[in-house]
Amino acid sequence: MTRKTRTRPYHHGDLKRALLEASIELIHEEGVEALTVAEVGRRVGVSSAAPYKHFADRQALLRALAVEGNRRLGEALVAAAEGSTEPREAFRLSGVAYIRWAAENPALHRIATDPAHIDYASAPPDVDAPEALKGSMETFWTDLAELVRSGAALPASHPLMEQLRGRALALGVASLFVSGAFASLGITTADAERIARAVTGEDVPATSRRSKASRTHGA
Amino acid sequence: MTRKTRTRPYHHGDLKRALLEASIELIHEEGVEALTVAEVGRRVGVSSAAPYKHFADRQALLRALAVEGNRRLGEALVAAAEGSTEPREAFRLSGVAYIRWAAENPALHRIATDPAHIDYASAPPDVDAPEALKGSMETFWTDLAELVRSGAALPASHPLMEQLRGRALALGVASLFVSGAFASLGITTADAERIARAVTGEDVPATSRRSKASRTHGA
DNA sequence: TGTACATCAGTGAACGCGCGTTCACTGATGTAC
DNA sequence: TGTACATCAGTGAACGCGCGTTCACTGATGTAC
Repeated sequence: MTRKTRTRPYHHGDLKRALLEASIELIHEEGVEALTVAEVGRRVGVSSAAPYKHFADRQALLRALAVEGNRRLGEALVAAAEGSTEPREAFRLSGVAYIRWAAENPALHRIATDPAHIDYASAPPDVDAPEALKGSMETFWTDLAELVRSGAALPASHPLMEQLRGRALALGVASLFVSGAFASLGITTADAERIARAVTGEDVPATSRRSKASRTHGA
Repeated sequence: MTRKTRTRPYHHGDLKRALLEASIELIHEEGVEALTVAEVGRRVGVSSAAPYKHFADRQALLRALAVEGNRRLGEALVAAAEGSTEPREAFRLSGVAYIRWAAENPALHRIATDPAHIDYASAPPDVDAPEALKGSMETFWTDLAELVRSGAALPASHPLMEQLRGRALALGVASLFVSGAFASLGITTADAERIARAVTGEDVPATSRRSKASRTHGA
């Protein structure tokens, strides 16, 4: 056993990346509250002071997580929206993807959508939106804010209201997964896809394999 | 200045209630994270150990807050639903009320809807629902969970899906207020009513008094 | 009506804990010559 | 190709802090007789 090769090298190589990934794992396993600088260091096998060489303070780490989370979420939305060239359907598909992504990454979703870490008014994350999602999509939040603050009439069918409806619907269902409300009812991440499709207006067929799943969580 | 009458009496009278109310004020002003047993005691003018005479531990205080929050929220929903005898409209009105209540009580909403403190599968808070809200309303969450877990088909028009849509929509819009996303865009609690009405399908007229509000927050 | 006493709601001092953060340091790396 | 040195990414010990919680206590209240 040559010691030299077994021992961790003094320099990590890409500690910053490793810290981010360990943070994501950590919050995924134990929730956002469990995210402490010390614990993240521990997980990577580094001293509790080491992270400060890459992040000014705890807040900076959270900000970096928010950016990373938004990047990943953005990618998922764009990938889903590419499933259709018809704008409305592309929008719906991205809504389904939003719900699924949030259900699968509840803790990261929480950080990524917390305005304490990210600025809703600024430009969206740096991912290339497909044609079907272009347009008002990118300035949606600021356009909406302007409309609302202007005091103008808000027709129920106003394009911005339609879009807000779609986004709020996805956010609402996503929140039920993220908060753990669905989990406490025995509804799991595996159900996210079906619920998302049905709630966005698709008729979802019965599950193929005989589902005794209803048994596992009481009547 | 008679000392006796000026000094706070040794016994508080209704410290439990006072602690709950101070807690609600505290989270309203400084957020859920600021809720510490010591600070609540401080606000009421009592030692930091006193609260433990009424709540076994911090968690018990949070649970009591969740119960109180749900009671208040339930009352608001019921009161709003009484605005119509037509079930769909009553449901819509309660959605508007939900959004407004959440916008006005963001911190309490957060605690009240956190399944760490409250059980979604159990009966809803103890408020008398008006006729228009009776029926599946009360068993909605468990009915929905059963349907989803059964693996049965989920038609987009299934009554439980329709209702989930409505609830998720309200929750989504509420979340935008609660999280501070709207606030960071300059959309305030005062706008909650209009947004809620428009998003639930009502055509909202322009604000009567000339709104220079759009000026206060940039272009 | 008066007194003894059990009960209970508060006090205030103290504790252990884990956190975020700082600090002087040291090992490793890369670059100038 | 070899050496001196600046730079930087880590270490590990230490700190101050505020928290949740416990404890022995004491002041006030209500009740039995």
